[in-house]
Amino acid sequence: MSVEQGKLRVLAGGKSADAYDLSEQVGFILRKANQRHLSIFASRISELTPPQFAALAKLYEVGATSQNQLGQLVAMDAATIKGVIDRLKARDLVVLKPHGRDRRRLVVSLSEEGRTLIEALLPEALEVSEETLAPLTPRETATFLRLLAKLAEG
Amino acid sequence: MSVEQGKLRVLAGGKSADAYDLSEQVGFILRKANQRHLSIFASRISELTPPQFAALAKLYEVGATSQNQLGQLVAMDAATIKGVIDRLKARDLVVLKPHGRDRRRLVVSLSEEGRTLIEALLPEALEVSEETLAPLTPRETATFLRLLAKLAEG
DNA sequence: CCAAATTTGTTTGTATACGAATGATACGCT
DNA sequence: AGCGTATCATTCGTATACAAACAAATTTGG
Repeated sequence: MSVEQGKLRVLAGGKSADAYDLSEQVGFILRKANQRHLSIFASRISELTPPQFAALAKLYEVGATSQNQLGQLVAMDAATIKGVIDRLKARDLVVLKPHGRDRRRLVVSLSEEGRTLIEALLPEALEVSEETLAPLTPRETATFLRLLAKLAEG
Repeated sequence: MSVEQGKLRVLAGGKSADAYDLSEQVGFILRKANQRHLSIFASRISELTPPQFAALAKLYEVGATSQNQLGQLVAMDAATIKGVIDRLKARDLVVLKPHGRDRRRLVVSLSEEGRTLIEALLPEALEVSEETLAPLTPRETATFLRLLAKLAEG
């Protein structure tokens, strides 16, 4: 109770030293930006979640691949991509086949329904990106995407 | 099978028109940037998850508040903040008390252990932010944080 | 003052995420 | 050939996230 609360001390007449303000930390703002994007996505595309959309879009782009490889392409680990594929499979949006030469692998590809759906949704997805970036000017958008990619790559 | 695969068509001699490249979409890169940050966080702070840290840090900042209000401060909905608080409570890092005048409310505050822990972790958390932003120059960092905040706010 | 609307917290159900462990299979290298 | 290692998929456990439905308590509007 007697302990001083709130931000860490601020230097006598200078700038704040090691004050920790949660709402200024990259991680926190990144999470909020992500939340806003997910909300926009959900409001425009109700048929799929973003991870499900990513998996279908990638399949559309590269054709058939193994489950794990698809996971790598969409940045999901083995356990996560499995759940996503399972749910897409349950809706017959993807087809699973055993791999010919490698009996460990499961080859995933789009079903006709999956292809039709993703083709219909691609234009919507572009609008999701646009709406997400709407608070920025075109110039800012270019800068932002460049820096964000740099950050994501490490 | 006979359907053309891959990216959408590209205009005759010009720039790509409405080609959809998943790896260039804001949402996808945001998610990857977030993944990298979470990984850095986990490697430096093993005692708490980012949401748990956020809740404790905010409690440290603002003192006692109701559960839902804390949720708003750290951008988590009622169901999510409840789970986070439950787990912090199970480890005796926070204390829950009934609110005096409003019998619906639950007042959350730091326990002594919670305060000690968060005070010890705050410097580490600053380093997490630094490491996350390490791929950018100081100038780029300033720009990035400004634009990211703009995006997160909407 | 009282009925309606709102707020607070809880619960349930679904969907990511990821570490860790496991079984089956494939591969590298001697 | 054979053995150790690596890969692929699966499973388990834990922890966010959020929509939706609810009960209890409070606030508001007439």
